[in-house]
Formats: sequence, structure tokens, C-alpha cells
Amino acid sequence: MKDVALAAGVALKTVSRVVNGEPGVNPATAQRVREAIDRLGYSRNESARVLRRGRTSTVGLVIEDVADPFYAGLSRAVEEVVIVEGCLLLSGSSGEKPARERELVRTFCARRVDGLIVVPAGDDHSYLRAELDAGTPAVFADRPPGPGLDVDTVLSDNAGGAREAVGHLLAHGHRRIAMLGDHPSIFTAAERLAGYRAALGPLFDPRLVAMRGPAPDTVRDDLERMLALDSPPTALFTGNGRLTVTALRVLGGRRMGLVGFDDFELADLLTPGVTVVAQDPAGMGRVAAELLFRRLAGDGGPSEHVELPVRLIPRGSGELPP
Amino acid sequence: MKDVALAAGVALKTVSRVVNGEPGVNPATAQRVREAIDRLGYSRNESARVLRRGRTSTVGLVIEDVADPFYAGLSRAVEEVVIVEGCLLLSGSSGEKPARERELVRTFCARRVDGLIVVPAGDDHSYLRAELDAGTPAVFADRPPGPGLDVDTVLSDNAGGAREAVGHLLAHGHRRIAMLGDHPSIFTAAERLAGYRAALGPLFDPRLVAMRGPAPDTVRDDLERMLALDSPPTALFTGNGRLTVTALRVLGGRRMGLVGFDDFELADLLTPGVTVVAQDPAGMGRVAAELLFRRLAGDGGPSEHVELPVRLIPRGSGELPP
DNA sequence: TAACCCTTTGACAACGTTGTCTAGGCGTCC
DNA sequence: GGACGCCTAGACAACGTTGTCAAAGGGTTA
Repeated sequence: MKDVALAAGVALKTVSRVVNGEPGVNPATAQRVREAIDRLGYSRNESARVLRRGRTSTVGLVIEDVADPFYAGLSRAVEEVVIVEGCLLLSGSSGEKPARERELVRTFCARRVDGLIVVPAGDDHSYLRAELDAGTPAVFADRPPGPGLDVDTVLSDNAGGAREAVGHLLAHGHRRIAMLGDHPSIFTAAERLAGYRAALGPLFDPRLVAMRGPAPDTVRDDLERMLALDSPPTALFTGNGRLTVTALRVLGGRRMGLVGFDDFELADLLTPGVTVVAQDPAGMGRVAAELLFRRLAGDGGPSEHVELPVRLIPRGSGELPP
Repeated sequence: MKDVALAAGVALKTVSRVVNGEPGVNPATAQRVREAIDRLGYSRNESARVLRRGRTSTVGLVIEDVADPFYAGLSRAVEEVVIVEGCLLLSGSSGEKPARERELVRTFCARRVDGLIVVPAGDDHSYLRAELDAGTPAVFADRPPGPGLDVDTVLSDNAGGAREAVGHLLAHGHRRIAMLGDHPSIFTAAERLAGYRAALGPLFDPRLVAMRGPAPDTVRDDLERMLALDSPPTALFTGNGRLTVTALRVLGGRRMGLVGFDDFELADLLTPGVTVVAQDPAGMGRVAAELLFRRLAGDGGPSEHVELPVRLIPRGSGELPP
């Protein structure tokens, strides 16, 4: 910028004014400055600008894994909003590790992101207290923050969706309905388990529940154990997209009632089509980002808790008879 | 940092030394500083640090769309490497729009990223010249830069993969093999078309080629037109994952030889399983990031051009008889 | 014509860090 | 006992921007 000022024969501040489109510059002078800028290929140093102004126009996003379609969709939606607001997105994957989540948040904060969107991996977020007090707003998505933290949150209707899924299988005559899920220490898994249990009522049988995550070997073990019972399950409720797919692989061609939580591409092309309870990852990302920018715009109201509806999509596998 | 210095009763510079683990600080003093840091919840302002040091420890990634599994996998792999190097990832989706690609690169450069990884949407990258000369290295992935720019590049063996795919169908008796692809202005699409053509030799028939992208209506039109020919195709080669899936939807249950470029989840669960030429998105991301960090480490050698092998995975659809 | 205002421009400090240079205190060596 | 060197610590400038304030020049008004 100094060079530009020199080249255009004006003061530093005048260049700054032109670059920022501030009023009060003679058009002819402005033109001269712009020419110098083009000639020198100058571009403003954002680091210095950030340092001076205190705002980075940057948003930090912590998700579980970009390579997971659910979070990829969420990311894209967040990015869409962030771009419109003239900001950039810093993102990182926690890989479901609380330490990594914390590390990412810490790094983002050191870089003075204007705000954070977090899909938490852990359930202790006391470390965020200081940042929030310092005025960095945060929005939690997909899962709520740990106890003691009251911030904007966007969740899916996990319990309701699970109830609907299991209710659908019950309505199609199933009475022995198994569930595969993530470990209940993960909020969504616990909620979906609760919904499953509520829908089953007295039909609930703990032997038909396995909450050990999506590792193929684990799923295989669990399913084989369940299918070897005296009264084996005739239907299966899977607690997330990855588990649905793993279960399909393990089941091979074996026909069995199936409803999965989370939609996935190609669910309609399998035979039979896979009935799912679809979440709206893009909607979740969009709402989270919008909440964040509302805070950044100065909204100091009480924290909001949005629950997004889910939608059961019948495709065949959930309508198979027992 | 000033506050910390005040609280610990030392000079600014001493705090800086402690924060950066520089030698030459009395352990007792250092301890006192650390306590003050904890007490005040201080964290270093990276913007100021960047301004002073000139290195942002930040890498910019421009891809086509995070929500596309191929790029999501690539992103994740890049992130993995970037993290290990102690950097952060700024990413953005170009949505296949050259203007947006350029805008993203410009923004990243204004923020002084240390390096760039770009999946280009356009084919004019002269605007990068200045940045490259200024010492910001760039690596192109999946597609090469436009003419006149000679930088590190990581590509898949597009033509070879297409040849192999079509050869596979020929070996299974097909003689009328159609191709659906992206518009040939996209590098990968042109390469795959070239491979297709080379494999077919005199069997090539322009009426069996449609390079108009993955929009469902377009694909439906093209396929219906081809199937209505006197000698309709008995097999299909699809030029990318999205096209494969769209084609499968359009074909409904209709059995037809099919090999797709690009693997996708669940390809093995369809009936028949979908034979594909698999790329390695994670490998591409990893190699690109490693090339970038080699440059950042000071490697000034001639630009490297890596071609990643692809792998044909037979699953049934490519082995159907005509 | 003097007082005033508006437009345009520039000088200067400040943002929070780090590199360089200097200074004081203390031990060591001749 | 003095010269020297090492260890520790601090003062200060600089990174590239922007906000504040002031000044110069020209036009308008009383």
C-alpha cells in the first residue's frame, strides 16, 4: 500500500480510502490510485486489516468428518451462507474425538474467528465459556453442548424420528424389532434409542439392542447374535446412515424389515428401496449459520433452540411383512 | 499479552518468549508468566503474529463442491496433512464456476495463505501468475491449470481408465457402447472421452456419445434417443459418479452393460453390482498436500506432474453379456 | 471582505505481535 | 582484581492497515 501511495503520488490514507471505497476522494485521484494498484498488482493485506479492525470476517466450523455425506451437506450449506455474508470458512474435522474438537476450537479462537459452529464430539464445553464471554458467539449443531452452557442450538427431532420409524415397522406387523446404534454417549444415539424404546413400550427387549457403532465386525457379531435368538428380530432400525449401509452389507440378500435413520444417496435404487427417516443436513447448516450471523449482527436475546423436523420416506424395506 | 506482562510483572518480550517456548527465560519467571496466562485466559492473537512474521500457517483449498463425495474425500485427506503440518485449512466451493474459483483464490491470497490447492473450474489461470511470482505456491488437483502455467499437478489416469473401462466391456462381447459424460470443456471429461474413443477404434459412433452433464432430464433424453436407434447400445460407459447414478435411475430396472468412472458407496449393493473404474480421491488430496508442503519447505525444483493410477473393480454390471 | 463551511488530503497513532539490540547481574578465568 | 562472557530481561521498532484529527484550498454567505 505504501508502494501504491508512492506510485500514485498520494498519501497512504488516500490509498486506503480508495481501496475501501470510502467517500471523500476526488474521482480523478481515485482513478490514479486504482491505476497504480493495477500496475503494481497490489492486494490488501487482510492480516493487518484484521489486526486493526478486530473483525476477521471468518467463521470456524467444527464437524465430525467432512467425508461423511451428512456433514458434507451441512458444510456446504454453512459455506453458502457464510459466503453471502462476505466471510470465509475455516473448517476442521474432530473425528469424534473431544480433544481434537477442543484443539480445533482453541485454534480457531486464537485466529479470532468471528463466530463458531460446532458439532460437538465431547460433552464438556466449559472451555468455551471464556470465548463466549469474550464475545465470540457459538452455535451448536446436530448435538447440544454439555451441561452449563446455554447457546443457540439446532437439532433434528431425533427421538420423534426414531418413534416414527419404529411405529412404521409396528404398523406393518413387526413385533420383534432390533436396533443398531452408536454408543449412547453420543447425544443423537441416546435420543434415537429413547424414541425406539418409547415406541416399543412393553415390546422392548434389551437383547435386541446393540449400541456399539458402525464397525463392520461389530455389526456382524451383533446381528448374528440377535438372529440366533429363539425369537429373532423380523425387522431392524438402524441409528444412522453408516450403520444402515453396514447392516445392509452384513445382511447380504437376507430380507428383513428395515428403517434407517438418515437418508443416503441410492437408498431408492437398492432392492428393495430402503425406507428411511430423512434428516435435512443442508437445512441444519443453513439454520445454524443464520443463527450465528444474527448474533453477529448484534442480537443479544435469549439462546434459541431449534428442532428440525424429520421425514419418513417409505421405499420398500420398511413395508416388508414380518 | 500486555496485560499478562503487567500481571506477571515482566516485560512484553518475556511473555512472548514464554508463549513461543524460546530459550533464555528463567524457569521461575516462565512459571510466573504461565500462571498469569492461565489466570487471565490469554491466548495469542494470531493476526498480529501473522502480520509480524509473514506466514499464516494457512492453506487454501478450492474444490468444486464439498458435498460431492469425491471432493469430500479429497478435502478430508488434505485436511489430514495440513493438520499434521500445524496449519489450518480455508476451503471453498467453486460450483464449477470460473469466476467463483478466481474470487476464492483472490480472497485466499488477500488473506495471505501460505499455499493453494486448486481444483480448477476454468481454464485461464493467468490471474495466478502474480501470486506464484510473489512466492505463494499452488498445486492443481484433478485437473491441470490452463495454458502458460507450469505448476505441480496431480491427476488421475483419466484416459487410461476410460480405455480400460471400455476395453472391459469389449472383452465381454459388447460392440455398441455408449458414453455419457460431462461437457468436454472439463478436462477430465475430455480425457475420458479420448480414452473411450481410443478403445473403440473403428467401432466409434458419434451417435452413441452424449457429453452434456448429469442433469437427469438431459440424461433421460440422451439415453432414450440412443436406445431408439436401429442398432442401440448394449452397454454404457458413464464419465463420472454422478452420471453413473443418474443413468442408473433413468435406466430403472433395464439391464445393460455398465461401467462407471469413479467409485461410489453402495455400488456393490446394487443388483447387479456396478462395475467401476475407481479413482483415489484421498490419495489425490494427500499427494497434492504433500507436494505443496514440499514447496513450502523450500523445494524449488521443476514442477511435478503426478498421475495416479485407477483401478477397475468388476462387480457385475460390466460383465453382463450384450 | 471576513467568517464560515465543505471537499479533499495527509500526518500520526494504534492494533498485538516478534526481531534486534542493549543492559545489568553474576560467575569465571587469567 | 579486572576483563570477559553468559544468562536473563527489557526497550524499541516494525509488520500493513485504519480511525482520528487537523490542515489546505476553494466556494458561499452575511
